[in-house]
Amino acid sequence: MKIGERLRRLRLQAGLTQEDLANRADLTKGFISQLENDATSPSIATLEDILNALGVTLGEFFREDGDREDPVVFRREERVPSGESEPGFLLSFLIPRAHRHLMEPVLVELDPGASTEPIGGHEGEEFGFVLAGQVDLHLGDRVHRARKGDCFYYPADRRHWLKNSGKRPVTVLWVASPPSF
Amino acid sequence: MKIGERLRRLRLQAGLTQEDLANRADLTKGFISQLENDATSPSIATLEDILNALGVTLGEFFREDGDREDPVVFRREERVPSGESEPGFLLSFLIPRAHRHLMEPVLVELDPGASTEPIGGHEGEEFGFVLAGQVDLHLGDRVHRARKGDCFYYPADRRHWLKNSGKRPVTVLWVASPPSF
DNA sequence: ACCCGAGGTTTAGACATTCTAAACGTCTGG
DNA sequence: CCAGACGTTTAGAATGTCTAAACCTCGGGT
Repeated sequence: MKIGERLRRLRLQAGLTQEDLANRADLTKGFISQLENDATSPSIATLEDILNALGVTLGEFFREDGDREDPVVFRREERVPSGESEPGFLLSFLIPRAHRHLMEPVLVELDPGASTEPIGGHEGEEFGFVLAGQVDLHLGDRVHRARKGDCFYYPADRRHWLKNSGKRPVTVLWVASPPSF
Repeated sequence: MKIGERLRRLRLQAGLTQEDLANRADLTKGFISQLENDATSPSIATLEDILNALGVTLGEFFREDGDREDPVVFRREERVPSGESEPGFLLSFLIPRAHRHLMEPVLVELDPGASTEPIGGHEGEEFGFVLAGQVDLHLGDRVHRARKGDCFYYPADRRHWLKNSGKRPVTVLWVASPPSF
């Protein structure tokens, strides 16, 4: 773990000198120098102090590129199972009496412009896989666009719904665990 | 910073004893105990070793609720060629580190004639959806043929595997709850 | 040229902490 | 009741953090 370079960048971004930072974090400037050159390594408590002085959390500091969701697109061919058109969207419950099971898989079909009803606040997690089309997943106050072959996964306690943002019908395979019905 | 409780939970989730973890991380069980009871605090290097042994990154470990990094993942795949010598089938784990979630979605691709390794006997239930091709689901001593758009659902305690019975590659979206890894 | 101050580096070493080793609890199954 | 698995506690060593202070290096002013 080489954290020196990262610390230095953060300090410079904050427009501080090593001494400034040392004072704020109750350390010595020499020690800051050692840290930035990886000549030593801070204790967790000290690192916390330093990051505190820089307005950064441990979680942010250790967030790696791997954690960043760098999208890698993959495409796959599929077919849309039949469905009759309703005012906007159609739910097909794939498994009978799924509420007695651990998972509830549903096939969601949305006409262009249509949305599912917002739900949220219940226990569990949900998984989705886009079979066709392009859909916007609204999750809390954020929106994620997913295309054919994309998938998503999130805790079900946050308010969420799907909206067909494209011009063609969209089909999503949606799995909730545990079933919320 | 009280990390003991979090460490303990991670260890138990991984199904390890303190001694197991100590061995993996090249430490002593006594020390693990101290950590879990917040009687001491690890160096960063040591914490890294421990988390490594648990399959968790520092970023994840320190991720606070406040950071609330969306657990949503788009277009992410980790392709894990299963049996090395075994030609023919490919598992793509759609959600990173899904073993910490309630469901484990996997994309299974089978070349013509290929089979997955038989598994069974574990807790939970499994759900599958055929995205392309035609596949035989072997479940106990019975075989069910599923085509594009078909789905299946069964308890995971029975021995089961998939075999591509067609002449074209097959793709199946497979979801296990709870994850069996 | 010189000095000066700001920013940074290096050093030796005091001290605090991590971490080990081993003994000691506390369960549970046989 | 014993044996073994699992966890806790303890004393102490080894390690590494962190301080204090001296030491660079660069620029600008006079």
